[in-house]
Amino acid sequence: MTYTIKEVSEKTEISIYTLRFYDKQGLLPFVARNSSGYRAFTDGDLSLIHTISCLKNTGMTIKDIRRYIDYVMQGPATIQQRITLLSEHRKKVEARQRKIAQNLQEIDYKLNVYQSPNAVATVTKEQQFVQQEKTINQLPNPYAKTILSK
Amino acid sequence: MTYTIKEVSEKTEISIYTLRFYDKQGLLPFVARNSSGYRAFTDGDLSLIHTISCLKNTGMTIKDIRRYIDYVMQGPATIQQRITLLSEHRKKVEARQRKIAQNLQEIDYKLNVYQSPNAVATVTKEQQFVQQEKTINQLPNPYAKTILSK
DNA sequence: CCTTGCCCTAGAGTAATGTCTAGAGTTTAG
DNA sequence: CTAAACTCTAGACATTACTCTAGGGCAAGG
Repeated sequence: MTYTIKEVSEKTEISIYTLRFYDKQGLLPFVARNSSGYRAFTDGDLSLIHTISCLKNTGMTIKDIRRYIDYVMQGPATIQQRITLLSEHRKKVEARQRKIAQNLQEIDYKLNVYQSPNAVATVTKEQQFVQQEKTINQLPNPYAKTILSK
Repeated sequence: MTYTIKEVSEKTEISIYTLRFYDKQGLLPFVARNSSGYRAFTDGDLSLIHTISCLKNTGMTIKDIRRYIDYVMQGPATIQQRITLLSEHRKKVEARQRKIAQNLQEIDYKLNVYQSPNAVATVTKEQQFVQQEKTINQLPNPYAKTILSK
């Protein structure tokens, strides 16, 4: 039993356009064609496309995904290269996850300020500090535009 | 005391090109100019650019960052809008983080297979399954290319 | 003064990742 | 048998986010 591109698109939530684009980019060399030249996806193909999705979702570039797929197509001899590629990717993803978590904490800090009962006072004070800083350096007040436009 | 664009670029690790690009995109309306038309960055500006970095690093689009900055420029009246914008962004980032963590687990699963002592056997078996599947459906064997090219 | 190294803008160019269109062939339900 | 719904390719177009170039002005040291 095989699947059409439409069925695969629905199963994987990858658009038909994107599937064809991936094929053009060499990400789907394992997908066979039937006698009419239509792509005939097997379950094994779906499994590989799932792996491609994982790599894509974790931010791997198409170029690197293609490298991985190339290794897969070359069989067991390339297991070591696959390990290297995936471990390095893993490291990068973890580093990025950590950085995002840090940045999220800073956003949370902002949110706390905004949600505190004296948010208006805090924000007003910050704005005054900025205005003062600009004045000291003989620079125009950036908030002036808003004030003038009233 | 103010900073030149070069100094800000070094402090923030954002390229001069990008800083000017951000300014063009309306992300830096608060940065003043000196008498020669040069940007003069203050400490308050750096703080806002840091916030912009946090939003950018967590994947917010320039368009949405501009919305946030616009709110900031409008003063305390927009605190509620800022809360809404940041909370929604927060939710999206957390969802994305979770998805990435899941995908990373699947990559880890792959890595475990590759790193196990019988990796070659597992991979070979997988490959045979795919070949079988293709044969059953009267489709060409995708691995054939590699074999033939030897 | 003059050279070197900054700064500026406008706008062109690039890279990655899709997304869509045109034109043509295939399959399927009535 | 025909219309509707699907498939294909090639290639144009879109989007996001930079990145760079050209052409010119300003500033600081010798």
